[in-house]
Amino acid sequence: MRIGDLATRTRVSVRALRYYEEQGLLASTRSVSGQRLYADAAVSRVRLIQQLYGAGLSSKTIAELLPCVDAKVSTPESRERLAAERDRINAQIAELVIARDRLNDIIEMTSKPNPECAYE
Amino acid sequence: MRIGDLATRTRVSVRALRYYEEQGLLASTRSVSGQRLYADAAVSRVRLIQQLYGAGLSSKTIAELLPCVDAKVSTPESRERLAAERDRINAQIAELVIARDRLNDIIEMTSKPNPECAYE
DNA sequence: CTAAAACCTCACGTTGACGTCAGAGGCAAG
DNA sequence: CTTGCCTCTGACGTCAACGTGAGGTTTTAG
Repeated sequence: MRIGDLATRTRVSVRALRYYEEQGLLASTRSVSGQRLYADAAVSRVRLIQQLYGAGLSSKTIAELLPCVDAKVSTPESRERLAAERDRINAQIAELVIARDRLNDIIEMTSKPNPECAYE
Repeated sequence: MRIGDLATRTRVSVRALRYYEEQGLLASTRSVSGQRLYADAAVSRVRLIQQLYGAGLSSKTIAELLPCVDAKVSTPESRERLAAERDRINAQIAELVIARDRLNDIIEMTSKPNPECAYE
């Protein structure tokens, strides 16, 4: 599969895919003429990358993490790293829940008639 | 209270506080010599701003939202805006939960001995 | 065979929330 | 009164994950 196909199938831009390769997140073989070629597994790889980006991990962190996924092995350091990221995500979830509730409070507060202004 | 005090009490940098003012999120009165002066209420205001930033809202969005909080009134448009942000946050939470679980899977997968390598 | 579409490698542009530095004035302590 | 910290207004720097355009090659459809 060529880069355009992978882009279509993952809904990720061609530029982003090249960027992932540049960051060492996504490997490709090359055709004789130098065009990138991908195996089917690249699709799920890209999805994983996107998920991790979505969770706030940086390219550098993902680059450290992916070899563990591939080898299905983690060193004590990488395990610690992974756990730290998980904790960070948990903290971020908690923060988002608070913000959401806060936002809901604001919605309710500004939607309902103000008792101070009630004429009865 | 002067800007340094507010910075200390909120753990937000002086630069950030000036930035908030520039974005129309945080008002201040000025001393004769032009120094910014804040009321105690500024502390919780800054906390709210931080929470909303943390939830992924932009300066522009927060600037639209804060007047509603202050006036305790929302227009249909702003209510829609608020609800949209809340939904976005909910979606983001869901995404984070998935990523966290994925990360946990990876941790487990790479931590436990690989059955394929088991010698018994 | 040819034109369009897809691909390649640079390499500069974008965006948001600040960081940082320069140069100048302001304020409580000794 | 001066030393030293605080504050002021510009205004340029930063960082990450791409977007975008130039200029050139390759593949594909007709």
